[in-house]
Amino acid sequence: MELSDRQKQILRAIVDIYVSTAEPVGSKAIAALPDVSCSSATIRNEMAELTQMGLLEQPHTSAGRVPSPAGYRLYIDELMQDYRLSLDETKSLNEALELKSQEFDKMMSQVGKLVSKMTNLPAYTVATRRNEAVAKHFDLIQAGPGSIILVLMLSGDVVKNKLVKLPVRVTEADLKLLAAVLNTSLTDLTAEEITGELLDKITRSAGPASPLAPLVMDFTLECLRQQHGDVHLTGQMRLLGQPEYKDAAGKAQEVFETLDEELISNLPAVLPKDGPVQFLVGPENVAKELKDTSVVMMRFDIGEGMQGTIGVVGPTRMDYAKITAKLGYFAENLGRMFQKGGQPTPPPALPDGMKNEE
Amino acid sequence: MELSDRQKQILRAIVDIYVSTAEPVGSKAIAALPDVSCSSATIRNEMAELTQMGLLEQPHTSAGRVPSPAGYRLYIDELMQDYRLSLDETKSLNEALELKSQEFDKMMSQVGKLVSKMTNLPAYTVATRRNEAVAKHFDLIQAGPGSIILVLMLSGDVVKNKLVKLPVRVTEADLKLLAAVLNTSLTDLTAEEITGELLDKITRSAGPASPLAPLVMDFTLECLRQQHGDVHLTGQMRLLGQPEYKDAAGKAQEVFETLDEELISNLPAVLPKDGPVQFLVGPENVAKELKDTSVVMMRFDIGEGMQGTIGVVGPTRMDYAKITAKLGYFAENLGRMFQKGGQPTPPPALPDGMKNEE
DNA sequence: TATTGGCACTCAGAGAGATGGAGTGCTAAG
DNA sequence: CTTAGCACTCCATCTCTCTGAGTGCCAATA
Repeated sequence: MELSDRQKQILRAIVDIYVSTAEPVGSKAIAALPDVSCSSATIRNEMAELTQMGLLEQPHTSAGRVPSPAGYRLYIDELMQDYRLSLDETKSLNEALELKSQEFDKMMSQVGKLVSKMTNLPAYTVATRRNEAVAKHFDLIQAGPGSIILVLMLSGDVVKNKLVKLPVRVTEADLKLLAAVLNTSLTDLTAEEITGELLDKITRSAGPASPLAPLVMDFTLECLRQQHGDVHLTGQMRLLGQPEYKDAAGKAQEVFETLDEELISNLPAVLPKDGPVQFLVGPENVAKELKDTSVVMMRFDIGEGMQGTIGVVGPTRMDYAKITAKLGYFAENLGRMFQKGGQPTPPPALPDGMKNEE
Repeated sequence: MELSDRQKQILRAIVDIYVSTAEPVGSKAIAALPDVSCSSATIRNEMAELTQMGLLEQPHTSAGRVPSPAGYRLYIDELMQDYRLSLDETKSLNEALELKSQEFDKMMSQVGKLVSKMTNLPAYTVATRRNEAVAKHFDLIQAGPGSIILVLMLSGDVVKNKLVKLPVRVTEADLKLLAAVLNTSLTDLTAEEITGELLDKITRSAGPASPLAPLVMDFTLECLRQQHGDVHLTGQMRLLGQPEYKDAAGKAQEVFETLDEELISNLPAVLPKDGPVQFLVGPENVAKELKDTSVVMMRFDIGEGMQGTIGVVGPTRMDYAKITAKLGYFAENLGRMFQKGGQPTPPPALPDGMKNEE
């Protein structure tokens, strides 16, 4: 069953209005729109039909209409008009994008904070591998008597480190030897290619520092097997700003908790399946606690076999168009950002008249 | 003006009851307590007096009494009885304490999550330096053409890393040279001791990789100047479980936001000034939005010139005794945890029959 | 046949009393 | 100094009513 143009127009208008007011939309409000040329009675007829089709809902008999999940879905897939960011908006997005250069993980969490702030909704970020991870470089640093810091660089410019305490004394030279062995025999291997025999071999040739070897390998395997980095969820409290949670702290808490759990335990669900952007509308969500909650997910590029995902979480009644536009802007520019190694666009001033050659 | 023993007993009882019920406490409820041997009328007289002293408050004429901030303060300073953790509680605390070994920062944030979970309240953690920071080790790793990873180890076993992208080509050997120069001339120096001349000297002797030097030094200075690590705040939503926020999402959001801001902008305020534990009761708080919010802060030990702080945030009506007990337990055991380099108490099973020598 | 104005009907939400009960302060007796 | 008794206060809850926004339907219209 196809929708008439007018029905589409009405559905779109209802979503648009409801999204910004959070109040059921009446026929009069639609009729009053400048580009609608029929009377409220006609609208009422059309609305009745749309309701029958399951695209609209009525909170109660004498209330206006509210989009149903199916209505939102149709809106997103077919009716949504590209939201054009205003000059002010791009300006503040640009300002926000001046990430302070930092460690990879911190950048990711900062991106989340940023997105959350700019959309005024909770947001999360995850980094995922696009292909099998391999170790790129090992480093062992003496941190104190019996304590060693292992620095591990993986493909995708991810750096992990771990403090290892050992009751065995090792010298700088021992560590250097072990590091060299690791760097020659353990780099550029995927998790599967790292076998027990290999470990044996390394342990044998590692000299006095060999007790370290199994610890290092364990950690390495653990890191290699991680398909994605931590999920950084921030700005949960912004959900409370939404009218649907005005006086339902209990419900909000439930949503928060489910969100937290879902994000860590059900990671694949928070990654867009296909295409750069994906929408999860209300009941399409995994957990039933999130049935009134929607998620907009967008991919962005981080160099070297890594891929980032930004997600924005909000009530099903959320401004999909605007949020998509903002996320799109982020996605476009974050890639560039990460490529540049997180250096702010205007290079930082250097002390004492040093010049930063470009 | 001194309180009589009975007055102390009454005040203590009121705090204890109010803390667990969140309802104003009436004279009858006190009189009904097993270890109270006078009638409700007597209690009423005493309560009137305590109210006049400013230790109790009355929400309205015909309501029971509620402790005033001053009342809480007195309770905390003099009346609070040590809460003894039950066997069940210590058991679950012990289970929780099995931190997965990880990077320092992640451990800190995990500790926060843990405390938040065990107290069912928002919690934060910060690591602070006890003395001037110095760099301990520099490492430069080629990550790709024109991109280098700088790994910096500071005193206190803190490891920082940064991805640097440079339009200048440098070889492995160049990096090794620069790293060597940095390691000889820049380690064990405090931020003040790193001068412009030193930078000049390093740049001159650094060979082809010298353009990197100012970037490295900038980053180093930045790290050295950080008196404390990031503040990890988690479990904000748990505040919503408290009856005071049952239907006041707006207020909760305000508290959240202020909390967030306060924690990052007003760091000294979140660190205990003296003694291992400190309480910030309601109006003693910095921001007026937090006037109904209290904080319990506790120090704990992390080796090597670093010191951790755990804070628990809750409504002024919170179970100070219980929370102090739990925090105390954490503080005691976390020190041990960190000393051991974050290795779980039962050493992890090693693959292929490898033995972990103790 | 599609659209429109008109009209009766519905129902959530706000406001106004009315009611009950928990708790107080005070007084007078023990 | 303590206690029982009593009048009083005031919040919380409930019910009731009223209002107005919005609908659905019908008959008139183009």
